[in-house]
Amino acid sequence: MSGSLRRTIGSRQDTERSLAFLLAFGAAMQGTPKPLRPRKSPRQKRSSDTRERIVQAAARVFVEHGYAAGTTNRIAEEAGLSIGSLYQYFPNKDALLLELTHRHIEEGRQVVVAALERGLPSDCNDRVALFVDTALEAHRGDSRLHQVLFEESPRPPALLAELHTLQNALVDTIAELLSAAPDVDFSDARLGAWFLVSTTESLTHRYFADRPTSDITVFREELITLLTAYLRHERTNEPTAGGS
Amino acid sequence: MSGSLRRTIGSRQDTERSLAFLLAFGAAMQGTPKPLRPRKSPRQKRSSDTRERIVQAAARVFVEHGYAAGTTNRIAEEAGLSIGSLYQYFPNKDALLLELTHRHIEEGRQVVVAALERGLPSDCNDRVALFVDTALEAHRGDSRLHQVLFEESPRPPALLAELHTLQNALVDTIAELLSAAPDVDFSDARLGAWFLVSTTESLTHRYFADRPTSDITVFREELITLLTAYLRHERTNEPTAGGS
Amino acid sequence: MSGSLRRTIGSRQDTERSLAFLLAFGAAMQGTPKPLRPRKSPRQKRSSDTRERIVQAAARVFVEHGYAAGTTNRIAEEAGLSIGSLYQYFPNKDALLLELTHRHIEEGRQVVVAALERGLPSDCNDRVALFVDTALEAHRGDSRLHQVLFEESPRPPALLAELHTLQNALVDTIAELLSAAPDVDFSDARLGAWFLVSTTESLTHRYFADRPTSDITVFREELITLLTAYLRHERTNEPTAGGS
Amino acid sequence: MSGSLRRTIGSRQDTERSLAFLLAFGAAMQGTPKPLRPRKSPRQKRSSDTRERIVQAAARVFVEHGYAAGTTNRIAEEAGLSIGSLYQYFPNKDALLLELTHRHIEEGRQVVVAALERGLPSDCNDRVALFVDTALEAHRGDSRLHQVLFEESPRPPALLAELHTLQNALVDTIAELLSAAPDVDFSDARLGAWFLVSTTESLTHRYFADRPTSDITVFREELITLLTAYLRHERTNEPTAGGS
DNA sequence: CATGAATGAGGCTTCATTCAT
DNA sequence: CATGAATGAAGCCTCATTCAT
Repeated sequence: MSGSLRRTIGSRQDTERSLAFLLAFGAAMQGTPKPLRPRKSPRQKRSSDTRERIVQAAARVFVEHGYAAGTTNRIAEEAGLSIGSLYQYFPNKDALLLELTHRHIEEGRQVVVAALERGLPSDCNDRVALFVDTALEAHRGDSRLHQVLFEESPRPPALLAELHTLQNALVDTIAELLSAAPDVDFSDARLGAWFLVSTTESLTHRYFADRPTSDITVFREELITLLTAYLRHERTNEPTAGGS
Repeated sequence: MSGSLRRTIGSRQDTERSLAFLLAFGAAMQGTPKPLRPRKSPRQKRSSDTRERIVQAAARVFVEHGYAAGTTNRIAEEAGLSIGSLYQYFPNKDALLLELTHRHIEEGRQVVVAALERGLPSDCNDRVALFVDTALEAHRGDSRLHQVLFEESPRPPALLAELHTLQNALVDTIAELLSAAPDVDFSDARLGAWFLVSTTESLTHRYFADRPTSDITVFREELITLLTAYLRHERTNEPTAGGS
Repeated sequence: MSGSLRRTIGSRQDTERSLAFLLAFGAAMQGTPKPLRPRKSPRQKRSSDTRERIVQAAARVFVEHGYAAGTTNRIAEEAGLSIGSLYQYFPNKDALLLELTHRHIEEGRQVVVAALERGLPSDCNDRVALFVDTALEAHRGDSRLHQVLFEESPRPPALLAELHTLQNALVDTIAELLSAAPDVDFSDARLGAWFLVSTTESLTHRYFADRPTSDITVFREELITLLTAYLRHERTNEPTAGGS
Repeated sequence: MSGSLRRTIGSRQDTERSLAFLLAFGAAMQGTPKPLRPRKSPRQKRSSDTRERIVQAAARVFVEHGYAAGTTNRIAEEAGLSIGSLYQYFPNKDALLLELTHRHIEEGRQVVVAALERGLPSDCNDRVALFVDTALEAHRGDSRLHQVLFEESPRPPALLAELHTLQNALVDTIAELLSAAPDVDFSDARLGAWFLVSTTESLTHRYFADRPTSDITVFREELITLLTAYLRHERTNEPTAGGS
């Protein structure tokens, strides 16, 4: 596996704002045979049942009330235990957020892993479709939680760094696929990868927020069309007139 | 106003999340010379530059600390004023946010108006370029503030409604242009408009956050390429295999 | 419930201003064993004597400083608690006031209930004496608190409505007794009842504030005299000369 | 003039709460030939027109908003001048309250003076009627302002002392009249006077708040009846059974 | 480990009052 | 004397977190 983790990413703090779900794509593709967990039991043994309840409760509360109004007390109540107990499992509110974010990404990874188990298609179009389907699948879960996690909440620097890493991994992976593909011709494969990833992620996220069409398959087709058109486009290097 | 699937847009709460800058495009193109706000009344004397100081301070503080940690006291301090003075100019924190949002949109509108005064290009490519340039120009200001305003902060219902209206205006306008264009062929012009607007907005916003390339003209070319490829794509109606 | 000009009372906002203590008389006489409030739920454990401490502290603070200067922080301090704890027991300052008011009325009711358990006297004079004694007993507690509660503080509409109801009950009850009495002759029994109630309440309240005589039995005798004279007075219907 | 200003009054701070209007009665009766001002021009020369406007504005604002919500800024606005100017005429909010209170009493005095110029009636009944009419007349002006002034507002100690003096003067004056009257027989004339004054004042005040009857003349008759019955009552010295 | 009462820093906002012009 | 911008103490209330039981 070649150039991963190049920190092309600028200094702006919020780059990775909403790539989260797809980040998993990168993680999964790079490590397809290296799943973080032996993906076996649906309920991992690492966490007590109580811890699980808290996480679920936090997700529900954040979805319903947003980050600011999602108080630890409310979460404890929703989880059916005392605030004191909650703090026995998580040292603070940020830790909850962190856990939720990790799970979010992990869930995305599972989606991708499942897809890849059926084999990565060889046809470019099919790969794009798979990519889009993965994004849709990952977002379907809870677009509102996604928003709370990646837009509304303050993210601690540690999480920020982690997300940077994941995002870069994804972009790099896609860039490699692009470089290897015979039928596309990018002068800057990494930038192309960034466009693909960003477009897919953004539009998918927006779809669930805006619902520009009620038929999700229509949206899916259109997004695939957009991405395919971009990939297939014959590139010239004459700059467009004007410019900022 | 001709055909276009107006109001197809669902009731989801976050549609207008980040279209903000471009919203002005729609408003301006529909020839709206009516400013969104009474154009900041000249007020008495010139003491109203205190108001200006507050707004600027608020922008800086929100950019640096985000919405939640951007306290009114911090803003007052940043403006070099007592908290009491701040409240003589703005009735509450939300009013500051509102002012900032309106200015944001208004600034975008100015960019568009300036562009249109030089005439709407007849060539499709040039139109796309103008669209992208406008988005870039509008975003150049402060993408982090944009994020705070449209993603992180709670937006009052009144503002939400206003943004919806503007967004619809923009999408409708683009949809009409698409319908009238001889060389593109959309089965659903409004959805196509939504894709164009969303893609442009999202990617522009992300560009300033991520800086996937340090040369903005490279980014600009690539985005134009993406949009043009999408517009030019020959459409078939055979659904892609798979699907979610 | 027989004759009586029920609901003649106007809509003016302050009717129930200071009848509070006696209101219980009406409630009790109409045989209302239903307590005004769920009888202060036993709550959990015994930590609810914290609640008691707060209420007592609030009473002391309001008595000493009045409503406006009786700040929640002062009350918390007086109760030996942090401000946060106070707000765990009462959602806001008004709730404290409400609790105090209800207790005030409830205490009055207890006084009356105790009196009635010894039977309502048949002799008119004795009834008047009982009435006066009840008022004195009820007011003995704290006339300054009474004033804060019923004159100085803003009363929420819900409380206002409740007090109206209670006051009307009292006046109606007295009016019926007057109608049924053989030795008195009122053209308007309800107005007579209003005079009796208002006079008793006002003078009792004032007694504790003014102490026009240090011997409370002297005051008691005089008030009974006043009320009895009023009841016994032979009524004519010739209006007095003059008038406003 | 005999025993005036005896400080029988207890230490409770709020005795004089609402006697205000009638206080003037005492003042006027004692000093009938000594009016505070040569009662000539309707607008005294002592105050500038501006000061007058402020006082009127304060009255209106307090009536409409109550004491707490009657801010100095609102008063200045209502008076049509700047807050700075207001503070050139009154050193603080309390001073406004003081002025208003003094005027309130003075207005009451004017009512009494006017009445007395027509001569104090010799008949006891007529005197009672005059007393009641005076109280009604004084209260008619603004019962809500009265309430703000004497119940809702914090009164500075200086004002408290002043009111004490006035109230005592009134009670003493009435006590003297009672002592001199042939047809009444009080063992404690001062206590009797206190009853008369307190009853009249309280019930009148309550009448305007409660409106137990819409016909003011009915109320007037009944109050006269009450007071007359009290004065005429044949007194025995056997204490009533019971007692607190 | 669970509980939930207690804590208190800190946020938003008001308003009497001052002061430079 | 008028003006009104500026001040800042102080009030109400929230909520993440701690700690005694």
